[in-house]
Amino acid sequence: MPPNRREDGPPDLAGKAATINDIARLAGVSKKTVSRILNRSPLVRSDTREKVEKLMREVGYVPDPMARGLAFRRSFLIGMIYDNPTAQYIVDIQYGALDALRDSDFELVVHPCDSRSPDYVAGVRRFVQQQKLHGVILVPRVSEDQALCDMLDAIGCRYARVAAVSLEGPERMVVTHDRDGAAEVADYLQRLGHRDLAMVTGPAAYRSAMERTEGFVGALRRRGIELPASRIVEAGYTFESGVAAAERLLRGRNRPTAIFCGNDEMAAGVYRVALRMGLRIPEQLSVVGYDDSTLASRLWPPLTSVRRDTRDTGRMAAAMLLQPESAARPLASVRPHLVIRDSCQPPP
Amino acid sequence: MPPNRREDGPPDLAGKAATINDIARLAGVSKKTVSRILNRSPLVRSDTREKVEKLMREVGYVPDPMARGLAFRRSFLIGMIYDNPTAQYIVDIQYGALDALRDSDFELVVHPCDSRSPDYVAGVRRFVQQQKLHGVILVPRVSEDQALCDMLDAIGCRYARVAAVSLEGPERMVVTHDRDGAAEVADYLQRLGHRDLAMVTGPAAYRSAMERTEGFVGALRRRGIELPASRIVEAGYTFESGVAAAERLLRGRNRPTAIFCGNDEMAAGVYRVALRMGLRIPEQLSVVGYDDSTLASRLWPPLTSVRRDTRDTGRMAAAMLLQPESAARPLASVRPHLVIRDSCQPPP
DNA sequence: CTGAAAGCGCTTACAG
DNA sequence: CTGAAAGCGCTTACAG
Repeated sequence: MPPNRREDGPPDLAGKAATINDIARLAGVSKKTVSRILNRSPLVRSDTREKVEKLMREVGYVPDPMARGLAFRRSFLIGMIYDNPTAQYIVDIQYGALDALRDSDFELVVHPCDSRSPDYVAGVRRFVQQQKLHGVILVPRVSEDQALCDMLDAIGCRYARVAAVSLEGPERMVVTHDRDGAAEVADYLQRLGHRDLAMVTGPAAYRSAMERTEGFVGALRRRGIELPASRIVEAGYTFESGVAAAERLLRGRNRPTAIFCGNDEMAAGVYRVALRMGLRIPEQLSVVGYDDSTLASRLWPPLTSVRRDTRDTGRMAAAMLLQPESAARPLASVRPHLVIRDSCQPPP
Repeated sequence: MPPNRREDGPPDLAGKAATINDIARLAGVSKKTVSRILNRSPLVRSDTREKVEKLMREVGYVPDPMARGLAFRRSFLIGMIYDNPTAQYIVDIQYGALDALRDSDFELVVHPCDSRSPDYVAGVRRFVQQQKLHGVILVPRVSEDQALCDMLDAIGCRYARVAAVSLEGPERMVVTHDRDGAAEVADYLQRLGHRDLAMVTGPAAYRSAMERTEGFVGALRRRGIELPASRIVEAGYTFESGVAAAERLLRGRNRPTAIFCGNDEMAAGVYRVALRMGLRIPEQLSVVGYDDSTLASRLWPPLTSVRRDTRDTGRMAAAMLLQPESAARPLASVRPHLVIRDSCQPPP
């Protein structure tokens, strides 16, 4: 018999939440043993472990994250650092990260920032150090900033980088292979018979934009189609910049028969210009986007686009931070794939 | 002279972050005095306060939130509880909340949930109690759930409810006045000359849907227009449900000349059906949405819609939780307003 | 207006 | 495999 008077039902703790001391006392072990069980130490006899775990369940005991954090000198918080205007993308990464964090002791703290601001790295440092974060998820475009990662390394903060292409060792990367998604678009348009193509790219400073451009151009070249520089127009991943790029590409008589856009917002801009010019999609112009956002299926005709499994991406990034730091593993990859709708057909 | 050897420059603490003990020692006061300054106690002489604050700035001292939280028995975390599929809305509330939290000691922890699940209230309780949250922001539709609020009250958790209409005392509400936004739409359409109107509403279980419907119907009535029940079609705030509702309203020869939709997604559904039927917007059919999402300006013609200042809403909700519990204040209100684009004109 | 003691609920470092 | 002591960095309760 443990040295406590247990009646029927779970022990009453006068309405207050149980602490490690209550569990230790009720189980008749030291608090250090309870602590070992909490931290999954193998140095506990299995019958002791089972007895204590049963009691914890009955009492509904959950360790206090602040007390644990204070003793560990590290919190049970995962930070998500981002500078991305696309709401759906952000929310999907959050959902994915929370999928991975569910049933763990960790919670997600969000930290949007402005990577164009000169002191944003310092802002992230303050955030990480004040909260003693367990780790951070870095989303494009901040994930591409080596200075940010160097700072995190310097202060000993773990991170998981989501990026279009691998930027460092696999233990810290979730790679979305944007190059492959773009190549799939090139293959699809080529198979439809298009030879006279164009691309509206995102800002050259974004890895995603570069990867999508190079993936598209490279795959076309492999199929014998050379995309002239005049057919590659850089825009800003926004609707308005897509409009401006489309105006450049579609004026004059020498028009492309298909345009691949680095994201759906810019594709919506191309739609707008085509509509204004009386160019019918897909009869006179094929258009492909990237993201497969909800916008893609709201446009008319529904836009063919490259889908990214963003929620999976977030899940992998968070899962990576929960693993022991030493754990070796293969590169975390999320593969894009083309979702074919009604915005493309063979050239006129 | 304080009892410590200060050389030039900030005192060196061997690379480790300063603690309250360091500050107390360097300033020559007790840690309790430092603590009083941290907690803005008036019981500190102003010269003492200034000396200590200067030192804290020099050393870059920031109190440890976990240590404070452990002693306070309450964390420095604000939870955001939501069950809302609209990514832009969620992200905007988050930005707003973070605006209010900036330069405070608080951080934002996100907690999406599924309010249709029978144990979601229990899930929120676990979240709140484990993390000892300082307070939570409740976003529609969970903000409308009285059972949730009762639970939070029972466990002594502060909350701020965002809702279309006031549901309780002003100290816990941010009201978005959806009724007024819908009434503005009714006035606008009436002024354009429409008499034969229809509405696609959100689910009747949503307060926002009810308020928008009643606001629209009531304002029309005040202007002498009675909306028959057959002209009010309930849908699910989704694109697909908007399509189905539009099909019901637009088939047959007896069509309305204008449709007000409870959100932009459903308005996009109406656009789709109108396009399919060869009905031109706005020449043959006027359409108005609600939300003023980015979708509204991507559609063709650009959609007239009711804008909500969602970021302000989030800011107000978070600010409310930072105030002393006793602070009396007026009802926090966010006013909607109509953004006129190109989707309406006088009836044919 | 200021301070010394005890405590918040955990873990580390050490000993057995 | 288990435990007693000290400590993480703060605050509360009490005293002056």
